[in-house]
Amino acid sequence: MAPAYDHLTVEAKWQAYWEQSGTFHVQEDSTKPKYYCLEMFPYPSGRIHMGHVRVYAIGDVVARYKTMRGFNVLHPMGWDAFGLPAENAAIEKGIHPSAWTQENVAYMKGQLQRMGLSYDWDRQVNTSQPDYYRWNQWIFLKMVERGLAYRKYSAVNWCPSCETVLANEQVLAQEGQEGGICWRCDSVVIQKALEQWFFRITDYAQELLEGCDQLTSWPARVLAVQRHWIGRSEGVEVDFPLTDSCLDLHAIRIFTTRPDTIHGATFMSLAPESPLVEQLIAGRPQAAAVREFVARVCRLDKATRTGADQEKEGVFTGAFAVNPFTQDRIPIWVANFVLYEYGTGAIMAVPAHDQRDFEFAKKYDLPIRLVIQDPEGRLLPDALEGAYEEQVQAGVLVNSGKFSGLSVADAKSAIGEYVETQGWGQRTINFRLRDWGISRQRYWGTPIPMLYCDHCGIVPVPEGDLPVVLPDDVPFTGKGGSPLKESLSFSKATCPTCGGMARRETDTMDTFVDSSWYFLRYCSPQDTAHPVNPQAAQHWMAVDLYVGGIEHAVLHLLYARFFTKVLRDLGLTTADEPFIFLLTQGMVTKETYWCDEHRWVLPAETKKHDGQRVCVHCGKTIVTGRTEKMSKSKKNVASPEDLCDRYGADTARLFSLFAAPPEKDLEWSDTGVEGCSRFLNRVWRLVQDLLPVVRGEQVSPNSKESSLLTQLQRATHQTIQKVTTDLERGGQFNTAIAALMEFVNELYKLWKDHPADTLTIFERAGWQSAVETLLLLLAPFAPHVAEELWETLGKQPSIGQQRWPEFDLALLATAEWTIPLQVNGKLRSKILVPTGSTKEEIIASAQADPKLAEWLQGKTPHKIIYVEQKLVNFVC
RNA sequence: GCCGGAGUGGCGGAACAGGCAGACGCAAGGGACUUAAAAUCCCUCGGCUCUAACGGGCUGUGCCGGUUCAAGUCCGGCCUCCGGCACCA
Repeated sequence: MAPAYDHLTVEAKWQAYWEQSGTFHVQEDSTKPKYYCLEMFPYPSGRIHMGHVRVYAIGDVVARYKTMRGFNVLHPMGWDAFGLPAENAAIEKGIHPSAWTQENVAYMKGQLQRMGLSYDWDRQVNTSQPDYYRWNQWIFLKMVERGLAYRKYSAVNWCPSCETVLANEQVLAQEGQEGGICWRCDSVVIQKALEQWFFRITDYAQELLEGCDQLTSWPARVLAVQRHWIGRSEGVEVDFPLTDSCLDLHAIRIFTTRPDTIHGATFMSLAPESPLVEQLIAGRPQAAAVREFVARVCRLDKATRTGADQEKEGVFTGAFAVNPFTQDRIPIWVANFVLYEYGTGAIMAVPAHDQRDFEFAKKYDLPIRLVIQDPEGRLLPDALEGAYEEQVQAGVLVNSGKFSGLSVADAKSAIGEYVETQGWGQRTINFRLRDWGISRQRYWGTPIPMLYCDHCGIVPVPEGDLPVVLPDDVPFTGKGGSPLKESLSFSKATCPTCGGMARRETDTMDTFVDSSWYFLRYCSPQDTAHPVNPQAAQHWMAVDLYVGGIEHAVLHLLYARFFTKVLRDLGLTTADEPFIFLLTQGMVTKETYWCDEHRWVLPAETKKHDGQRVCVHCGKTIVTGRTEKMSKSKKNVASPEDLCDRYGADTARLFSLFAAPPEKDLEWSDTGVEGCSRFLNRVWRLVQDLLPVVRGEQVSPNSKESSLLTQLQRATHQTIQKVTTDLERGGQFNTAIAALMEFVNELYKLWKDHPADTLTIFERAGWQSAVETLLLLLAPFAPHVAEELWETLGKQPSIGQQRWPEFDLALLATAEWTIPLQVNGKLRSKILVPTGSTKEEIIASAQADPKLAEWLQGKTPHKIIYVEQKLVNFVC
């Protein structure tokens, strides 16, 4: 009696085997082509969820497949271990963030091992360990040396009660009030200028933008978002002289992408934050009103402040400038929609050709001057209902002095050039991309390795003193402020330059820094001289496949690109781009159950009543059918652990790959999981049942059915072809698995139609090859079952070390071709012709087909379309 | 508003590069085995329609039009849904 499939025993057995044999341990092997397969490392939040199962299953299939294809595969895993939840746990439960994190890492590592993932755990990195974050500090110092890290004042959302900086997401909107409140304490959030550390990512803006063109294997939408985020604009900076100088200020410089409209500039607007405002209004009667306005606008949190639905508002400064092109005296305003950080923080306002300026001009009754006329000349300056800005391609300049009559495109370059020759300014390029502020007033992050000395100013920690280690004597009160400030042992230091007293920087780095280069660390995780060993990077970089969530489309993926270029310029890697193929997988969703009384409920809290699903608590009708991202609050989570207990990791992996293509959302279905479990059981039984035949124990007498062998071979090689091309084509795992299912169905059919005792020895060779091939093809998807059955066949482990089967085109050929016959493009009949029939033979057989003849009765085809081996179409 | 993406059975989804629409799986229905259940195996399964039956016919991939011998696929114009960005001068 063949043993039943017991997933718990089988999976434990092979996981232990892989670990003991070091199956997934990898070293640089220059005799093979390399393949670097990477999935985004997790934050150790406590336990893994279905989203993790899905990403890691995808990566694991590819890593195992590439190994079987003979590649030297790097497939590492680690922990993005710094971050706020650890600190919150410390505040709420009194556990030290380090202990909390380590516990989670240990637990989650066990969970990942239960998934049977082929990681080289010897390369594990943990960003919260000094041997990792010291390199964050090292890179930071190098960036300081190169001017890529610097300190500046910047406006932040600040909660005065918690004494902390808040991210935009932590500022909550409040009914009936402008501005937001703190998510934790409900205090009104204010804007505060803080001195913080920045990375000069803008130095790489152009290269990051151009690099997008090289990333041909990234999803279009990720590239679109990145390009937009970088946001390159070509334009002109122009000085508008003041009519009377204010203090040392003689002119205001603006940036515009529409120099062609400059004759239509009838006023100017400054950003409220601009220091020029104070210079302009000093001593003027308008000063008080302007200051009041500026204060009101600057109080708003960032999100409200820059929201597009914010009404346009402003105030007149009392000062005037001169439009250098028209010599008109134009008023200078302060406007809430002008951004201080973009361009020069000042704009020329052209109400006729910019919708924002138009609304502003209407509201404050400022002049509107038409300088672009549409091709038909229909625009009347006094009757404009909105700015004429859309049809820039076709417009022609009017009221623009010697530039009148030019097209918009010609005027742009002519006026830009004129500005330069007159010395009024120059053509320039602006990016939306801002420098990356990395200071965080947190404990659980990388300490910024800088010192403040009363004598010497800002002094870097000498490289030899790294790492600057996080101290343990820090109280977690949740009161706010930077926790490191409370540690005396930490903040007191000696100045390396003068030997005097110095104060340590108590801010830590944004955790995005940690994840910006971890993929390089995996190349040489033990290296003690550099963040990454250049030879190791030379061997492994770039990452061939990177799998992760679309939510990282900008920040992480842009920062990682930036860091790769910085580390390249430091001579540590030669890679320009970190990730060649990017696969962004969709969310895992599940159906929800909503009761108006009890909100989200579990399926078990509902019952069927008169054909309606109702709540067991209150009897109200349950709203079903809505699928949402799995979350505890919506009570629609499925637990990977339960799944491994009930069905096994192989089934969990298989379902998460089969139910949807990787980039789409995956709707979890318990019955769908059962379907995958059934499939693995079918494979199990098939191998067990065929075992005597495959081993040759059961010798059957003489059957001449050699067509059976052909059939088996064809099915086998078709499946190899399908699975291989699906995997090569960027991971169509769902259809690859479907092909395996079809293959198993086919094998069962052949098996039932041809019971064992009729098989010849010759045919057995076919069965053996078919069964072995099935297991080899299944191995990347369901590795435990594949290993076990491979052993059952009497083979040596590990199946993952075997060569991937090759398909033979000759064996794919069928004895006959089925040729569909069409009349006027409609399918009317099908004929069977011998393989290799010529066009003439096929058409002749077609014309002999009685069904076709009926359709052609009384008609003479005036054209016969023949598509080789595909179809024949008779056109009448 | 701008930028992406998607609309195919009851459902998740197939269809390489214009060539047999609906692979594979789920659900549903019917049957076999069984004392029974589970498990397993077999059959049916887009809609309308003709036939006693075998087997046919028409129609069908969001909508309208076009190209083509042939369109889920290509082109033009819409509609709907989802996601992202959102005053960047």
